[in-house]
Amino acid sequence: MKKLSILFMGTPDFAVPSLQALVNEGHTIQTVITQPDRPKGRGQKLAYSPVKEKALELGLPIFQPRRIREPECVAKIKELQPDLICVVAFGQILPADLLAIPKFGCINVHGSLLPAYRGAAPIQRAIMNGEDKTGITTMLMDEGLDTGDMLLQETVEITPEMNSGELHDILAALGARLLVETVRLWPEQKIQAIPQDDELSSYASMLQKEDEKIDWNWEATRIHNQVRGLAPIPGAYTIFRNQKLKIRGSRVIEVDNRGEQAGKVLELRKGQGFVVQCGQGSLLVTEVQPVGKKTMPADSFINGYRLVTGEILTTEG
RNA sequence: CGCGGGAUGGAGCAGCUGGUAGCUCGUCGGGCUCAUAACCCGGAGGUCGGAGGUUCAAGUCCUCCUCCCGCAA
Repeated sequence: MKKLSILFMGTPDFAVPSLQALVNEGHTIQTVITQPDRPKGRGQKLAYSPVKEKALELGLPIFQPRRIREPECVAKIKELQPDLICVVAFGQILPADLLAIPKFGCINVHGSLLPAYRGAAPIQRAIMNGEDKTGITTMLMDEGLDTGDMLLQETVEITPEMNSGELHDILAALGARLLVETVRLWPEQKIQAIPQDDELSSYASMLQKEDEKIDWNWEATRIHNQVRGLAPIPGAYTIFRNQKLKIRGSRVIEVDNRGEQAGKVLELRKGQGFVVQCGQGSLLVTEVQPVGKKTMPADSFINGYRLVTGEILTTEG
């Protein structure tokens, strides 16, 4: 098999398995490009991206341009003369003249079954929308946002209780595998690039703060999908005693609902959690996190906070 | 030095103006019961994050440190 000289671009955890896989495959990663170190978290400490951490571990050259689209950046990359550029969740738009540099193009790994869920948050959006499957698509990048011709695609089942964290890890691993396969087959012209049907496309917009608010007037399943779609981070929240309470785990359950007010705590279930009335159906909350506290089983929350039947969870404080 | 909350028996919480620690759950033993995650009785389990200070006396006041978490980025 031909070993290629590859430029890798990526930033978050999702991209790490792909980088590792390419290295394992014996390819030469001439440079890893990742987002600049940024002040992060409490105390504003400067943090490396997960991809940078991995690159350091692997002893690979690192390049962290502030803006990849600047001419000098593009020029620098051109000098490297990569055969191929692999992009996995890099976080910056690549300009056309950069896309044109490598002879085998720029291959991108995307966490959805394109043309569905193009965009920033395909994993979370798929779960939040209650999809029962999603997948990985590798594609040839063009100037649009996840609009390039598709190379390989593989489907993954989303089980009813799976959350975004779990799905993320599954897709990151699958993405790595599919990327390696794509990198092996594409340069030998063994893959037929398929254009996306824009008619069938959808967009997975970036998560907003608004997406994290639970509206108990929704039906139970929708709330459950929201909870697991946002778990473990950033988490969906409700307002309890005028404070944010993140709901980190839930289950839809069957309960006689006598048309109680949405958001009302209907029942405490020892060892399991508490049941909340939704617009339709009810939700068993199994794991929560009060402000300033660690995530805890709902049972512990009930004990410590003296939660009683009849208390109301709201959308606004 | 971005803002703020917190560190108390295995878990989650109380403990106001200082005088040797309490609640719910769990756990162990016993009882009731056809039975039970239900109920009753009893027990074990805490150097109150660490260091120093004030005081006759500190979980409870002062100083410093470590760690955890939410927000904002």
